[in-house]
Amino acid sequence: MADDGDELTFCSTCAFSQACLAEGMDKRSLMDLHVLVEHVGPFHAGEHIFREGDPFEAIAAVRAGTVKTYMIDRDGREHVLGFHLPGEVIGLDAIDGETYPCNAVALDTAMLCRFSFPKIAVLATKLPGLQRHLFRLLSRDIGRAALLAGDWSADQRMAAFLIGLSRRLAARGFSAHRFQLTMARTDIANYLRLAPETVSRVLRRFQKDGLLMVDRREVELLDRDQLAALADPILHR
Amino acid sequence: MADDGDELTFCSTCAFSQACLAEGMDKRSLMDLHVLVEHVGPFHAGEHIFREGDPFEAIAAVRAGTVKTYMIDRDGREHVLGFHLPGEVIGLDAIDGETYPCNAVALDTAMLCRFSFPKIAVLATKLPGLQRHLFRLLSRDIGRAALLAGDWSADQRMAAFLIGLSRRLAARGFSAHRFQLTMARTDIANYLRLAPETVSRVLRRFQKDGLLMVDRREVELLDRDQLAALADPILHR
DNA sequence: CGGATCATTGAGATTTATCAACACTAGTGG
DNA sequence: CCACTAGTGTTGATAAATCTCAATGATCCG
Repeated sequence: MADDGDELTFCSTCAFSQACLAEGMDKRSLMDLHVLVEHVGPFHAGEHIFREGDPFEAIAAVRAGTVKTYMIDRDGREHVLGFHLPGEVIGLDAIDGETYPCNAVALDTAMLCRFSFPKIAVLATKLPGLQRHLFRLLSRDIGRAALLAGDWSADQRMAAFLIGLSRRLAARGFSAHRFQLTMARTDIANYLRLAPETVSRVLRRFQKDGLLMVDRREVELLDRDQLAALADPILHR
Repeated sequence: MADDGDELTFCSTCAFSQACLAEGMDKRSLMDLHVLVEHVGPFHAGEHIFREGDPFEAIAAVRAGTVKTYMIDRDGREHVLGFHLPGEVIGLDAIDGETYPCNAVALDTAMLCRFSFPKIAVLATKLPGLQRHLFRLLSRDIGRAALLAGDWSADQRMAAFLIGLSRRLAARGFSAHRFQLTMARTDIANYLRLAPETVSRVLRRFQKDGLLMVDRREVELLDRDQLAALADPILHR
């Protein structure tokens, strides 16, 4: 880790802390928070951060890289719950239970901050800003999960996926119109509840229609407006 | 309200309080909780508890009746987010935001307990049991929303819907194998992301195959095992 | 009774999945 | 440097599930 020396004072790469600051926490409180942070990683592509059934003790904020969360159903099919970019938090769905309900795997080289949940919960009773932030994070995920649940067309889903990704990347300072897909087509398919072939075909058609350029895993959004219009009913809030 | 005199001491009909007790709260704390509870209702079928865009200030526990939460998308289609039975809490998806992101409407005569969210959050800093309960409620909804999102067949969805309803009713002391559907077919369809016609056909076929009897809105589950087997990959946890 | 709402049924259209084959890429080792 | 291979992605043909549209039927409530 490059910034070992700083990790107990201020972790500039950890968006979790920054968000807490925004919720009204002072720097003194932030240091309380950082005492219970554990920097973990790097995890290399394919390495698991946790697996379904592992005892739950911590949530984690992605600091770098991409993390995929997924479940395997009784029929052996993979269901991707989400792709998590730097600044986003995983493990929230495990709070209600003894174990993680899903798996989390790194798609590229990923670094995380682990927060012991029992400890952060105790701290949250002392720091209203932290509690509020946690409530918000949880609440946001409810809404996010509900959105994907709608019966949208393949085109709408794909557009929403790309626009959503673009916005989240932009919020982290990356380019909003040109980026790498860190996940395989199959992962996108399992996330959007489509067949991989359908993902392929939709991307191809989007390219033919001038909405984007796609080369292997490199994507460039050309007609953001039209994509956003497609995605609109899904992302609408 | 029948139990006006008791509502500041103990609200036996409010499962929210009971769950908090189970999380380790003592009776003294429970009274703190009840000071900020507001019993609202009855709402009659079709009356709204809140609407999308209303300023968010409170979550609410259903005490009696059924509440449907839903959104209308840009194309004017209704998306049902959930049906909420006594003991279940609505409004959690509004915590991250200034306003409710969805509508909540009574399907039959419904009574609720409103909890001012700012107040309950403050109280939660003093009562760890309450904070834990809230975290769990939120976390549970994330998992629940993710489940419905899968690409399941119409049969699986319908079976999961019925078995899920049956279990929740049973948990509240109602019959697990014979109950009333308080929602219209269209509501079920919008919840399961199916066409109303498909709902009708699946129910009819289930009846033909001896899985259940359905008459108008009255349902009797005859072969719970087979329905549960169908629903299994969806409900699997 | 009459109208409105809700539910059912059938026929055909549409979307997406499935199956099978092929292409491309990157990495490996001869 | 060139096969070779494994993994990944693409493409086409066909099939299956579900939707849509249209019509009919049932129930409730004034």
